[in-house]
Amino acid sequence: MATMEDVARAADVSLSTVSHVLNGTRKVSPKTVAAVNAAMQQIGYVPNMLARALAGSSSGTIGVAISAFTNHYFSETVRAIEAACTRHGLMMLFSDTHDDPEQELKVVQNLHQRRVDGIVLAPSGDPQGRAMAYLQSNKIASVLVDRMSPQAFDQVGVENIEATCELVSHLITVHGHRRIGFIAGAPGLSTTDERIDGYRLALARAGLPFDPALLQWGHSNLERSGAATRELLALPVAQRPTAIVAGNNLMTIGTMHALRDAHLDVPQDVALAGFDDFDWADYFSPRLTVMAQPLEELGAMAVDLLIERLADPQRAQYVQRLSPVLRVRNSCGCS
Amino acid sequence: MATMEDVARAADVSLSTVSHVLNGTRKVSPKTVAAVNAAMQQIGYVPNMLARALAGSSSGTIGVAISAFTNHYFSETVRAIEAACTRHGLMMLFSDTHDDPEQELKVVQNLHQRRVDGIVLAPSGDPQGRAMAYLQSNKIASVLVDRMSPQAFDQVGVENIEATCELVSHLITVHGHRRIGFIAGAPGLSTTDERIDGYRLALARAGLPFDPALLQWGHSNLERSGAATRELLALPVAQRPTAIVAGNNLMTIGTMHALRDAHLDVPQDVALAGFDDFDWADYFSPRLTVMAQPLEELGAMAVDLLIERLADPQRAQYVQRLSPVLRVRNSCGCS
DNA sequence: CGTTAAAAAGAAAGCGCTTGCGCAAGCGCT
DNA sequence: AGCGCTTGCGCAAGCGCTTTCTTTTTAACG
Repeated sequence: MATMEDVARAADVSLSTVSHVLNGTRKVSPKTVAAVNAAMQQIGYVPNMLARALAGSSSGTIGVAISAFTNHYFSETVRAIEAACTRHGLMMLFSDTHDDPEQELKVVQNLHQRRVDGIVLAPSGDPQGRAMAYLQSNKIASVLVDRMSPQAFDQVGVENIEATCELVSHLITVHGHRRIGFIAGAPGLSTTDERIDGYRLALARAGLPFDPALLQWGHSNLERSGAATRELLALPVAQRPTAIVAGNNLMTIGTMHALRDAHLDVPQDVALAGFDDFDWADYFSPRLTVMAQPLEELGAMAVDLLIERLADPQRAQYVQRLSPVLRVRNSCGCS
Repeated sequence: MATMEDVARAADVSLSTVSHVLNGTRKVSPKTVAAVNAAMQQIGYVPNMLARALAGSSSGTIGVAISAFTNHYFSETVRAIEAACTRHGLMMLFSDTHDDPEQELKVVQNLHQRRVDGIVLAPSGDPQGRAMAYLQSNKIASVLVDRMSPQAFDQVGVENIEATCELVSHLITVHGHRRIGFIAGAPGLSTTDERIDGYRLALARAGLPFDPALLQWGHSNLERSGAATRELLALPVAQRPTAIVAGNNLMTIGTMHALRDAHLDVPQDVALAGFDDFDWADYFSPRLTVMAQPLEELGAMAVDLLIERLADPQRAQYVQRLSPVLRVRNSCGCS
């Protein structure tokens, strides 16, 4: 395969001149530029980014460690990140963490070995935070996405508390529900905690009591949220919720499924609303009322933060919360 | 950052010994191995894959050029490919083609510059096939996925003709439909053509005439398939379809939406079935009857083919068709 | 013209690794 | 003791670039 040296030879200039033409690193006379370009064309030269990265400093690549596997929501985020990368002329090295601490650490190490310029990580719920520790001790430029951490990291997530509160409040104030069930996500995730807080905040604001029986754990997945819903439905009639809010998209589906299995009509018998919008929430029947996260911005901002940090490693940490937006459709009982 | 040389110094051995210990490239005495490992541990050495790739031959990275943006179906495929990569200790460099020939070429060139070991490509419908030409003229190991090509490439896709035929036949033989509309995908894609062939094959087998008016173009997207459906519904009653088959998941949704807007009940008024299963097809109401593609296998096989080709560049091209499976649910009129 | 400063281009030292070549030591054997 | 082997390892030449330092060329001016 043709190298820069071949080009240099063909254009009858030095290797370094070719490099400078390619990178615009220094002034080269128009005549020489033309000659070099012609030679490249003619030889069919393809730059070797590996060598470039080795000799220079940046690899033009960023690593993404996210569990797209467990949730579509993350697929979207990854997509948004990829788009942002492309806009910035970067490439994305993606590897799935499966939300598993072990795997997460491996992925991060792998990315580091490949000398990515920086890493976008959606931390798994690792109690030991090994991946994050690795990032810090190796001084790897990185940004946390979705799940927030008290650690000193650049981070971008969404505002969960007020958002969940708004979602729950909609059910309370607009539709008059007073017993609202909440299906919570996987323990250990900041998003899970925050959304529970939001749920309780809404109750408090409406002067409603918090009934522990109405808070069930859906563990962020479809099956277990179905089970959680059944728990809710098994409550004595007087205690049973008239509306349910699910902590993420998967759990919204799981809940709806369980409701249908119980031959309950949504929103007639039980109203439903969930966190996370997804492509087809609008096509379900009933159409799902959800709190939609600004995924595109999330991804774009993650990449932006990373790039800024790369530019200035000393810069103070930046933690950003984006605001989700309520998409009112029918499952809550509206029109 | 610590290099191999630092390790060598610390372990008091030569650079090459460290390399060999790391790669198991040649016999090294247990004592030396221990010393080297200890040194690595102590120094906190992280191998530099870039240098490794430059000096050696493989980068341990494969490129994926697919339009995950346009269709969820591809997100799944990408996910499957990533999983397969991980299994093989590879990393995936992913970039979206947006099904745009221009972008597709750029992406492929980019991946090549980064010296990926091979490329998995879902070709866009480029009439000039520039990306594919590039791959061939640069002798880049690659495998085509989903969309097939007459060109000499390793390829893996699904069997579309018989599968579509089966889907349509289900409507004909099980439910007795005789006027079946078909919403076709984007022109220029092999999958689109094949599925149309499958549709016609089913008609032929059942001795039903092919009515051009019943074949509408949904262009593989949601909006235009809605329009296509409206065309179908606008036909004179006697000619109007009693069942509709959509050529992919997006079009299935678009069709269903249009049907609902027209206040038509599925499957009462019009039966519906589509190509591609998707996460939530089972949760729609009615539950969607679809032809599901074996995405996991598709991704795994793509990577396998690529690895085999890497191992033996001379090996004959291998073209594989996987069989989709019919998932009968309710939208077709069943139970 | 001669001098000098600015502009253009070349030489070469790495970047961190792999790998072919070859040396030295230790073994069993005659 | 001397021979040929095996075993274990070091040396050094790259891999294809970037970048600093120099050298050469050109232009400018008195």
